[in-house]
Amino acid sequence: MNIPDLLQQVPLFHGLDDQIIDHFCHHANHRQIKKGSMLCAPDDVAHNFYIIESGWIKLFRDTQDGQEAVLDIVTTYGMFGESSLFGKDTYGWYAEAVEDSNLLSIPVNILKDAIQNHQMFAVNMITAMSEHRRRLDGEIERFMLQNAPQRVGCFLLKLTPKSAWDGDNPCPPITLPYNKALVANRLGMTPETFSRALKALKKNTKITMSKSTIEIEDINSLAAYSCEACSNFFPCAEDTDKRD
Amino acid sequence: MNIPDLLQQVPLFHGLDDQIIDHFCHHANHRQIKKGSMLCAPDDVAHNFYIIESGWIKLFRDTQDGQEAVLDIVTTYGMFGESSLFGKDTYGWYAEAVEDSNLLSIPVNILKDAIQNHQMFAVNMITAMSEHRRRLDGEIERFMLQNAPQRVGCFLLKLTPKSAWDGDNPCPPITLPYNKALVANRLGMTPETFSRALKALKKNTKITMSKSTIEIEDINSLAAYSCEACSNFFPCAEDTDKRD
DNA sequence: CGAGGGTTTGAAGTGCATCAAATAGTGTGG
DNA sequence: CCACACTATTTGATGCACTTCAAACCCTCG
Repeated sequence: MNIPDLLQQVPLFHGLDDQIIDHFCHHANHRQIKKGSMLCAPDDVAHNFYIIESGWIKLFRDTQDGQEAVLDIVTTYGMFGESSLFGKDTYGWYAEAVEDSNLLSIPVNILKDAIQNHQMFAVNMITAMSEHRRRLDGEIERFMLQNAPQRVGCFLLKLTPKSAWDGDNPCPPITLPYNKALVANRLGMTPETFSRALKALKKNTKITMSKSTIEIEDINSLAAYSCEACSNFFPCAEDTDKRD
Repeated sequence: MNIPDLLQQVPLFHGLDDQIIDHFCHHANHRQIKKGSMLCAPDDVAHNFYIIESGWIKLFRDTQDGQEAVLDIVTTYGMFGESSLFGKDTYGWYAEAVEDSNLLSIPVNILKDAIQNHQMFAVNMITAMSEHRRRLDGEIERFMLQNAPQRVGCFLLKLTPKSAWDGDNPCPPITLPYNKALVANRLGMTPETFSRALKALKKNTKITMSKSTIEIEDINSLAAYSCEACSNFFPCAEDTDKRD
């Protein structure tokens, strides 16, 4: 995909003058990265901001006793590195490709200048950060209150297309976007617990599955089960913006 | 405290022209609020942004099955409401005074205008949001990986003054800022677990306590115990900016 | 002194992690 | 196309961490 079209897909770049979009394009670089390779480490100074064209990027940290905290897993039209623009200038996590991926990189200096010289871009950035914060608030809430099967259910619900949200249209089969161990980690549980959580969902809600494909026969029953320990009914506000 | 002096204490307002500070002051209002009373609900449209002059404000949500998720507890020179400026315009949580508190309120429209017309303010806002995001990332990591005593230890460490951080100077007695049940909730555990976690800390690190006062005899032993399951040693980056 | 909230303690149960082993899937070279 | 190796996933058994429920204790304040 060419660069202007790609930027057009990312809310951060909506509604900007052609002139500044051109400027971004001029300084942007495509970057291919192979599965398993690392883009940055927590203490690296963030020289680049990234937009994902295709693939999956895992953002994570490792602890002193050797565990891993997966903070986010970003895919097409997602971005990362924007939180290192002002204030602390390190990334704060490792970024690792969990699939072969295509990224666009833009030097953070270009973004910094744009923020200082184009109100619209600054506003877009603040909007994006506000939305991200709402997502994180939701995540903290879920960690506080949901059990493992509910977190898995919530994760599945977020994979459903908007078209199925009213519950009238049937939900197409869901395919897990990456391997189960990674999903488990992202949800703060072990692969074993994840496996058993799926079984619990099969028992308690109307879903069926074979290998990595899950059929949600009744999205409402899944939502009733999963959102019970959450402050929002499905579809939650957090999801509403960003799909289909 | 008069309004300009208060704003001076909040990083969001650092380095701004007198003119715009005056403008903020002109539109700001003091507000007293009594313990137990509610400032806003999750679905309220955020007309005001708040800065805390004194007291403690609990930001929380309640779930369908009647539990509470305490997302933050804010005190002097802290602020809230800034994440509702652009994008979704509701607060997203209840704000309740857990002590008699004094706040300063500023209409969000004033802030919106300022962001659009003063780059410096926009940059400050982005900086503040970046820092908040780092804090939330840390919080998620801790929920994923730390057990209850470690989370409590981490909470205690954050209450220590900078002067004690090198471990040479003795640490003054720490007083819990609000009741234990609330601390427990904030850390995602029950009051019972919190109580037992403190006992575990007493057993495993060099701390002693009586009622709500805690003596940290050796800050390093507490840090070694608490930060083991964390990606950062104490003092963590998250804390470095914001005290003493 | 007695009432009531906050806090601690104890006993019992649940949920998740851990460890070990079985099974299913995937890719490789013969 | 099959045999093999290797990884991903599931299953089972056990233990620990945290919750729950109940009761005791404490502190403060009338």
